[in-house]
Amino acid sequence: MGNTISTDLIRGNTDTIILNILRQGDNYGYGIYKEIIKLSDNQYELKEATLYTAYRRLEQEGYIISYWGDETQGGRRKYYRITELGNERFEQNKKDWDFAKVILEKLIKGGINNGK
Amino acid sequence: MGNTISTDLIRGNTDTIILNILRQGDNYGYGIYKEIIKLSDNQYELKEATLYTAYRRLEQEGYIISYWGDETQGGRRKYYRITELGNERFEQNKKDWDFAKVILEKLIKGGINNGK
DNA sequence: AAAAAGTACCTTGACAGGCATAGTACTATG
DNA sequence: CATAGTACTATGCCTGTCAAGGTACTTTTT
Repeated sequence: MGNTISTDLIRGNTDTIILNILRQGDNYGYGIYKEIIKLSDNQYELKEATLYTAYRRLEQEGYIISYWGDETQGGRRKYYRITELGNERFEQNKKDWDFAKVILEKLIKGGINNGK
Repeated sequence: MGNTISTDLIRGNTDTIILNILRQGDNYGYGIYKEIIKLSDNQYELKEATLYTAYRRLEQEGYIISYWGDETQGGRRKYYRITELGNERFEQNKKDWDFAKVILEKLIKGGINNGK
């Protein structure tokens, strides 16, 4: 996985990332894991431990619901579906993120001292 | 302070914010605190406890150095100056942030399912 | 003159998210 | 048949942020 992104730069976006993927359709834990790598063009990996923790959190808070798939072969898969509440959460998170970007732009954009 | 930004969305940028302010010139702890509020147009406040922790961390890592001001009146002020290493750190952090933004754009930009 | 608010520094302890590590169980591949 | 991949889960650590609290001085308000 190419560059290293400080995990703290992604922190706070994990839920949003998951919810966004589920907006495209139901998906299962490991599938979401793979999808994140793919969507980032192999440039970023959200660790499995992080994700499974997040799934539990999101379900407890009512943003997603889970159900077991009926695979007749291969490992069993636990699927997740985004709820209406989850959709609202996603929209809000996106707004928060846009707002945070504006603030951060003001705070870390290069000032007068550029070349130095 | 207007909107509430999830602290996790700013997390990881604190050091960069401080370094950026010090690039404009030496400043003291409380002054930096005030400057962040001002630069964000009163929209964001980094808590003092967070900042003082960060100053210590940055100094230990050699990104800033400190010295006491010689105020003849008013409370004593501890000033900070960015080091060469700190300047390099800032540039790198900025690059990391730009990269993270690109990745996040891919991961949370609204997909097909927009209106839904 | 006393009270309140502001400046300026600092410490401690709690919390939460991310992750390293480890483990189970099954399947596909060379 | 061993290795790598799929798929899920649990435990415990680390780190950054912040709430809460404290000290000491100065300025403003009443």
